[in-house]
This record gives sequence, structure tokens and C-alpha cells, in this order.
Amino acid sequence: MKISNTVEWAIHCCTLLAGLPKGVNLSAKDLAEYHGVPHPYLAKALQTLSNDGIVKTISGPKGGYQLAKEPNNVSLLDIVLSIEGSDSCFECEEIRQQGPTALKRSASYKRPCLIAAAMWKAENVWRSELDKTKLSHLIEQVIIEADPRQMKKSQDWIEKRTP
Amino acid sequence: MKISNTVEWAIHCCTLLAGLPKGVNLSAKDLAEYHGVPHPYLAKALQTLSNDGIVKTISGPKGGYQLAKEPNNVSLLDIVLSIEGSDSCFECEEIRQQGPTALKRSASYKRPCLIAAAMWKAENVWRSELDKTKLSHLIEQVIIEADPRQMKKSQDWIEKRTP
DNA sequence: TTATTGCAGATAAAATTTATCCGTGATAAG
DNA sequence: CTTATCACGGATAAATTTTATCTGCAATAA
Ligand code: SF4
Ligand code: SF4
Repeated sequence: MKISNTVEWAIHCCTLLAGLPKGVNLSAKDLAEYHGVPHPYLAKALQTLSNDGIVKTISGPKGGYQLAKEPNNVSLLDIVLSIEGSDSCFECEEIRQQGPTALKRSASYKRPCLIAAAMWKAENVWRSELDKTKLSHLIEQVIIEADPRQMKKSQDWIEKRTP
Repeated sequence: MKISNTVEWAIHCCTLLAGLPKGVNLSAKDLAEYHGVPHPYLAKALQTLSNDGIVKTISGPKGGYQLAKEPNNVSLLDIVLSIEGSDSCFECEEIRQQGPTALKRSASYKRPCLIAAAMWKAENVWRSELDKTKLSHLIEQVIIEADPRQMKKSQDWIEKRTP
């Protein structure tokens, strides 16, 4: 029940990409350096995001990544499910059908039990809560809340690596 | 982002214990046999539940476990947090404070950022949803929905191991 | 053509989860 | 009082997953 911290990296990368001007891209190496994380491993996460259509890739020199959709169309849930996989966090092993008191082929096993139903319901409310937060919402708030010096530093840094 | 299946075992054990008559207990071995899972490993989970005050232990011959609280006072959340630990599933590494564009000791880092806030909010709705389902609710529904033959079989089995 | 970049797959290292074992203390039954 | 049964904590081992890196190949801008 722990979320990999590559999810955190992926969210930060997507947020940064979402704030870039149209047509501008950043390479995996730049993104890794910007966030201070290991490049080859971050690259894997970016590839996953690419496979799931969240980011778009530009190959060749001066290539890199852009956001593939509009920022208001990418939610935290999209990123989490892409990196972590979209399987349910609760996998039921149907242990009610094991053990000495179980019946064989009883119709009552067709219905999913309450335990599994409750676990899945909880996961659904978690997911829909995450889906409410879009990248567009995040960058708006960053602009409002961030320290202006940091914004400047960040913009200068980005300008140095983009045409 | 996967929940250990010992959580599933623990929930089943607690539900079974919740349905037992007052004062009656089942040993770890019995519980393992009933559910068809390995005894030494299930025993570990039961010890954890015991530490967290969810089940009560009776030592000595004919000892075992009882539910420590009223069934309407134990929720799925209690069991999940006991087995999985109560740490948040999203651990923020403050990577905004790393990398070449970060400021040193800026006051703007004091406030938790929106990403972390959204992740924690989602976990909270997940938890409160799980907290809604109490063991009492589960056993009521089991009585209504279960196959009568299975109930009989189960009761006979329990009677054989309890006075 | 050349240098740069993403990508898939293989691989290696590290950490975590899963599972078992043993010695100790508690206690009910004989 | 003795004995057998059971929970418990700690140590340990096996298996699996996560984390991280490397390599060769395709794409492409200059
Ligand atoms: S009773 Fe529910 S949780 Fe248990 S095994 Fe069956 S479906 Fe899964
Ligand atoms: S910006 Fe938010 S998610 Fe990222 S490191 Fe800081 S607190 Fe964590």
C-alpha cells in the first residue's frame, strides 16, 4: 500500500511540461537534472507516460517530451494509473471458496461479496477524487503561490535549454 | 499500490470471529485451516491484530483468538491500517527543494504543495469510505445472503473445535 | 554523415514481502 | 505438579518486487 515515488517524479515532470509554451520540449536528461533524480530511471517513467499517451515524444537531437494533451485534460489519476498500473489495489483470492466448509460450485459465489465490494468502492472514491485535480489547476496555483524568485530562476533555466 | 492479501485473510478472520458466540474462541491453526491458508504466516497477522487491540488472545490449551471489541466498533479501515501500517501511501520527497532551480530556505516551501495535498485528500476519502463498513454490517449481510447449506457446514465445523 | 535523443529489452542490485522456525511463557487438563 | 497446547517475539530464509543501469537500435536535426 505504498505509491512508488516515481509517481511523484512523473507528476512533477508533467506539471513542468504543462507549463511550457506550445511546441517547446524538454529532454529526459533535462527533466532529470531539473528535479535532481537519476536520469536512466526517470527515462523509464517517461516512456511509460509516452506509451499511455500522456506525453508526446520528439526524437533526434533537440528532441524530448511535450505534454500530449491539454493540461485541463490530464489528471493526477491519469498519471498515477499510468505509472502504477491500473489494477485494483485489492485483489480478491476468493478464499471463501477454499477450506473445509466451502461448497463446490455454489451459485452464492457468483455475487461478489461485501468485503470485496467495500474495498472496491473505497478505491473508486479515491480514484475519482484524484481525477478531480487536473494539471491546469496545478499550474494556475503554482503561478499564484510560488516565490517570484524561484519562477524567474526556473524560467531562465528552461530558456537555456530551449530555442 | 497493492494491498497485501494478508489483509484479506485478516478481514475474513475478524469477520468469522465477530460471528462467534460471546466467550468462544478459535486458535490460529483453526483459522488457518478454515480459510485454507498457511498457519505460521497467518499467525503473524493475528499477532499484529492483537497488538493493535483488534483481537484478544487466550493463551494455553484451548486458547486462541476472540474479537476484542464489539463488531459494530471494528471497521475495514481498522484492519487494513493494522496490517498494512498507518503510513500515508504517498510519501513526498520534497523534490521541489532539489535541483538547480530550487531556492534555499524559502518560506514558500513551508506550505504543503497542491500535489501532496491532493494525494492526501484522496487517501482520506478512501479511508473514510473504508471506515464506513463495520464487521457488524458484514455479518448481518452474510446471514441474509449466504447459502444455508454453507452456513450449516460452517457452524458444524466451528462446533467441533469449540466447547 | 554525425551527434543526439527516445525506446525496447535484458540485466543487475537492493529492498520488501512472504513464509518458516525456535525458544519462552501462559494455562487448562489430567 | 506435570504435560500438552497455544500465543508470542525474534531471528532467519526464500521469493518476489522495486529500483536502477546498460546496450543496441531507430529517428532526426544540423
Ligand atoms: S469473501 Fe469476498 S473478500 Fe473474501 S475471498 Fe470472497 S470475494 Fe474475496
Ligand atoms: S512539490 Fe509537492 S509533491 Fe512535489 S516534492 Fe514538494 S510537496 Fe512533494
